[in-house]
Amino acid sequence: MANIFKEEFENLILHSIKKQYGNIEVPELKYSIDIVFGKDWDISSSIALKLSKVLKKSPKMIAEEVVKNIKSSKFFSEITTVNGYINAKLSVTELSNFVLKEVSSQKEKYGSSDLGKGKLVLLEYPSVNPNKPWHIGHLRNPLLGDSLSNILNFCSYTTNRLDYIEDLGLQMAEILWGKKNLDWKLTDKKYDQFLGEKYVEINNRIKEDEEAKKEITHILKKMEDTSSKEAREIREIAENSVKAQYETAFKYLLYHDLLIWESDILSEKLLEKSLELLKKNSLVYIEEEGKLKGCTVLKTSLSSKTEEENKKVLLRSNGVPTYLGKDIALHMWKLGIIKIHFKSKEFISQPDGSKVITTFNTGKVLNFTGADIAINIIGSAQNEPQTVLKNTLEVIDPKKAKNLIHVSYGELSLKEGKISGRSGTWLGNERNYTADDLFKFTVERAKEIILSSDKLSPNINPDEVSKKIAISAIKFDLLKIDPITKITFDWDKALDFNSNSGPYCMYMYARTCRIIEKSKEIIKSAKLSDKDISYAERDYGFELLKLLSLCSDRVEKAATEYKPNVIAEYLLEISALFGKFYEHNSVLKGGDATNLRLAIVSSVKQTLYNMLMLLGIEPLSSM
RNA sequence: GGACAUGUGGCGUAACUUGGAUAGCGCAUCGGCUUGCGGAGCCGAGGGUUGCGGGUUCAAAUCCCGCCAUGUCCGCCA
Repeated sequence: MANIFKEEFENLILHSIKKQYGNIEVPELKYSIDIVFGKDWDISSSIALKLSKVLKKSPKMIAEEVVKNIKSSKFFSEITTVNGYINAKLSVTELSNFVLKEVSSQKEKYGSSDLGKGKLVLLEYPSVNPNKPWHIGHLRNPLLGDSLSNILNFCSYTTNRLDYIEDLGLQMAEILWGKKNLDWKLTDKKYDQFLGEKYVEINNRIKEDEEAKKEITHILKKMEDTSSKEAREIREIAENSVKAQYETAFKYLLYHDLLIWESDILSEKLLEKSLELLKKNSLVYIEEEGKLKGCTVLKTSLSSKTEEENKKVLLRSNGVPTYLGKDIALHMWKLGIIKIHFKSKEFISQPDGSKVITTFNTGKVLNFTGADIAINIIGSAQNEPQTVLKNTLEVIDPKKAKNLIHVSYGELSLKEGKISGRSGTWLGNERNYTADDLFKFTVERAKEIILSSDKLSPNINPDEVSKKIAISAIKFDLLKIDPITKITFDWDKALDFNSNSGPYCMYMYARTCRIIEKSKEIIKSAKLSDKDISYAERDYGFELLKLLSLCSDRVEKAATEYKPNVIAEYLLEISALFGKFYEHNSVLKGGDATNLRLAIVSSVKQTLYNMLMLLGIEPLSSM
């Protein structure tokens, strides 16, 4: 739902332009209009500047003519022109009345949109190999995925959160080799941590061991037969590993709906069907000579590539499928190009009460025939493979391929370089660069701050509160930045809850809660009257309401651009303005304006709550 | 070598899709505000040729071209 004041302003201007200049095209009108802050006016359009060329007149003259012909409206006053801009003041009472009533009637739906009504979105994240704990670099992925799922959901999309588990790849074959050739006694470490450390050890061992590498290739081949002993063994390891990884996810309030296993893609013959379809479209063939002799090869057509580079192996010469081969198959299923009915069972119960379903070789048929949109949250390192995937699907079903979206994000690194699971740079001395340790140390830091506060409320539980503060700090930090921007992780920065932070927004939310709570003794009437509204002035309260009126605009922007940082920015704007508001306007001792100001606080509270939830942050009423 | 992405005060970032008024915010630095609804706060100061060069335009951080720098990818890895 767009901002009605902007819409109304647009209509008035359009009407005036048509009246003055006849039926000319005004294509950019919508984008020329902005609600502005800290100026003598509230809303502005630069359309006269844009029309200058078309009409061959000076912007100033156009603006004046448009203003002269503009119809009066109860929403606006003092419609004027400055330097070719058309500016107006918003009616303080109309806007206040409208926004306050909208928020109080829509409550936790305030800011939502019907953009995606009736559409099913499949979001895949984070698809971390099940042989290591999530490290800090991995964490950015599910935070983006979870937040985008929330945002799309808020825009009326039905969302399904999918995790793809690669239990048949090289990395798992290496784990199995390690289990047979290394000392493999389980410790009291978390299982994914144990595997991750072993994986580093394995890599050091096999680096120059040709014999071991051969054995691993052999294991890999055996695993492809999903009924083999090896496949069953590795599936069990992987299931336990995923369960351990999900313990981490749950700390961060990250949940999923469905797990798709690589092994099930093979056993359900999805890969075969996909190869058939590719063959039918002349996209694959068996290479008969050269270094790829015996491989089933996909012909791609990236113009920047040589003919050789445009060959992608889908089946190795020994018949074992590559990652890309399986990935193409998976995406044909996701988009309903191939309909396969996986069997499924319950995998795990999540702390929010929901259950994760997993594909399996036996069980209930999974009723799924394709999503309207498939979103992959994948690091920018995989931009090219994702392009290959999309281009390939485009040949087969252009319409559906269009709905495959790669949300590409900049990988997180350390000051000293990349985080690598294989070489073990995620292991530190005192602290590992894992999502578990990040959580642990951030919680500690939060608790330290809570306990050192002399305003500590006796009612709060420092353990519970510090966890939620930590979540807000970590999530906000990683989500406030445009996904495409690379991040260099730094412990000092991570543990510094500065002003542009989750805790800052949480603090402002807590303040709104406290004011509302205290108001219960003095509140005059629960219902806001016209008289109450009449005390509205052009002050910080009004600026706040202007800002709140933009809520669904911002949400839709975040949804259509797949950018949760739009929401984080918005939260900071509201928080900062609210900080000024309560510093400059007493709410509880606001005289005649008390009821109005309380209503403003209440609206801010609701909006902060709704936006924090979109980032996967649960607000606290005191902290 | 080719392709893609990125480059904004000392540091981190917003605005780039849709060109528009004084490039917004935080950290750090310096100064001020608490008998007051919670100081994780508020007020103020200094700090910018938006990587460089050209072009388009009444107007460029934004669009186009060239260059430079950084990162990533280009494997019978995933």
